[in-house]
Amino acid sequence: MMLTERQLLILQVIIDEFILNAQPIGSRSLSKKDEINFSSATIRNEMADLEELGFIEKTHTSSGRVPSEKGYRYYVDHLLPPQAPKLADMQKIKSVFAERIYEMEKIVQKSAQILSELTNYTAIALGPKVKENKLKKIQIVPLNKETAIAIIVTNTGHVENKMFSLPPSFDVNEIEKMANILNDRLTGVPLMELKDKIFKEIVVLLRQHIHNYDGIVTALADTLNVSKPRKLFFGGKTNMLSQPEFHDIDKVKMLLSMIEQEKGIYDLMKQNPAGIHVKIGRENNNSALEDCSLITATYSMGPEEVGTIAILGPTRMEYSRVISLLHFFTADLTTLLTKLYQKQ
Amino acid sequence: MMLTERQLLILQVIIDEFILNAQPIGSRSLSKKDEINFSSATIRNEMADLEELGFIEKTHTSSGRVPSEKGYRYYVDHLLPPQAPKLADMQKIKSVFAERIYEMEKIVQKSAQILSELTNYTAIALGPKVKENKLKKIQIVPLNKETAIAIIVTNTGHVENKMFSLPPSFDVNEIEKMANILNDRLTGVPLMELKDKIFKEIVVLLRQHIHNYDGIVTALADTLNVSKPRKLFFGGKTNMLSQPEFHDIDKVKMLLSMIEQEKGIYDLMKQNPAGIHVKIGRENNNSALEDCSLITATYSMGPEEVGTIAILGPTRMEYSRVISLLHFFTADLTTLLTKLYQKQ
DNA sequence: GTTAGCACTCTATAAGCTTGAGTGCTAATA
DNA sequence: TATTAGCACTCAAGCTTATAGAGTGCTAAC
Repeated sequence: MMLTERQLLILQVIIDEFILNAQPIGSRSLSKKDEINFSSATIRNEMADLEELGFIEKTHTSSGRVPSEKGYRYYVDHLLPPQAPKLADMQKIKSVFAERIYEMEKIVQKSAQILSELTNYTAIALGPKVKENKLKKIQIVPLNKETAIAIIVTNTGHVENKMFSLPPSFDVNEIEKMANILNDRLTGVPLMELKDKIFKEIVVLLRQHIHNYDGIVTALADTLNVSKPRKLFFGGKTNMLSQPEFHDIDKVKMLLSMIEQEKGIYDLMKQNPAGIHVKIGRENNNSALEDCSLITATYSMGPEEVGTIAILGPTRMEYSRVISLLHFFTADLTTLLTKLYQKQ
Repeated sequence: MMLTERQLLILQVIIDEFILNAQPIGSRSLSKKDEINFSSATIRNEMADLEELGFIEKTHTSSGRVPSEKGYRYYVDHLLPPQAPKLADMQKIKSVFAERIYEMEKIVQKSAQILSELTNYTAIALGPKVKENKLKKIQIVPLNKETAIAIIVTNTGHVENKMFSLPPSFDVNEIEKMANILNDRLTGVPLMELKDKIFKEIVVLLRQHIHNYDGIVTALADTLNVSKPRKLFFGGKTNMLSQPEFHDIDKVKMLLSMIEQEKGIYDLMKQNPAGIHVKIGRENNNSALEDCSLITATYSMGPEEVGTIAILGPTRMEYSRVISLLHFFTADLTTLLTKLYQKQ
């Protein structure tokens, strides 16, 4: 099933061309290309072979050819024209990272926005893994006799807060004592282990020092049990509407509903193997994404993978450009995050 | 320009019918309605008058009639069939408010979601006016030698946080002292006045007690200057795609882009006169909303208006149902918020 | 192995025709 | 005078037909 040089050339030109114009390509127009020096009849023969092998398809009996998913897959794996990002794009990225933003979430959010602007596709960023952050400080602020707010600060500067009910007749003065105990014992503990630790170690201490401790322990443990899924950030949600393959309102609806739901996207994003990966069409296992490709890239903080950023476009997307862009972008983002947060 | 009883009846039936089916209505089909007991010829005469007065329009010379914006306006102002929300809807709303949610933002967010599900339109909620919240507590958590996080808690349980740079060679031990001063002097002050107050009153104190105070004061004041616009929450962003008037992909694109941008929506929402208001089509002064109507309703906390919630639908929307729903909803929401936060 | 040539296929577009829902006007009716 | 029946007319939507153009596959010649 080895393809000849000529077949590879034809396949590549067909896909490049289709990515550009979204129109089926015929043998005659192919034969006119500079790179190609054989007659349309020859090309027709080669195309027939390529079709038989499943790399290209016809939209109807007498139409030109269009890449199949298998064709795109081969193209992405073997035929990608190597490409460095455009200078202008690189500068734009640099300028974003040059701004003094501190919150990690804002950086990630902004990343999604910039990438969608640069690519005209939809950008999706999966926020950092908060669960693995380590506790820096817990604070408890009573609002009134019945409610209080627990505030958690992590080593990366992430802040979470949640209201909870105080047990009836709880002495507000005990709160500070309790906060001190918690800070003493829990600082440096990863958020995901907090709940466990509270029940295993802290309960004993609280029993000694705090009256009426039982009601508040469960409330607190519940509050600190940061089981929230990681946040998703989007840029250019509606960019897909400009693509000719989404002129069908039902397709658009399917796609946008799935984006709005977030659940499906989250499932796709969380299985994040390190590096850059391309999922084409049905490889995404999702009917709303049948005509889409998703390119994911991970970014890190120091040695540790912390997040994923992805570009969602039509299967006919500019793989080469997007991949090189993501390459450059995640490298820069990693550098920035490492510098910002690794020095504690 | 007073309309006769019969003209009113005809106008009402036309609009009711069009809201239901999105199809132009002809004299013959009107004459078959139970409410109407005169011939199609008579109706044609009346329709001609109504058209001349600008309440209805034809889509082409021999088509049935369709309500004009003026028609909808008259309908909303004078012809709305009074209607109580459906029992099932009321129960759904009640059940939402019965859940024990504490954070105001979550309540508002959930409100938008529920309303969009109940109406099948897009729901938009403008969050509470944070600026008018009063400071409950400021906390400053140093992350490392160069950065710290300022955390503000307000009387309504709203939490904001922002990272800022510490001036070089700032003594970390001074931070607690500073936080104490700030809390002493600023508790109870509305967020919008914080910055002013810091420069007028606190600077003097800090100068006495804190070394190297000048670098940190501007950083802090900047951080505490909560000038963020109020948050917007959406529900059912893609619901509009199911409306027949949005089968045109360009219209959809305009509308969704404007929603994604948030700016335009924010401008519409922030001019929130108390009570329920209807803006029809071009009354919204926004080309993306030409075929849309926006119904806004305010909700309160005790005596004070705190937020706005709105339903965005096609001009052909079910005004009566939506208005009664919003009426009921905001009353309930107001009760809940008043109960939750007014007891401090 | 490559290519020229030809018959064939299918889409897209435009033009023509028909149907049906609707109108406006006029004259007859209550 | 207000209402209605009747009729000629209009237009959109749907269907059919014709045409042009881009493309294919196959065969035979180079």
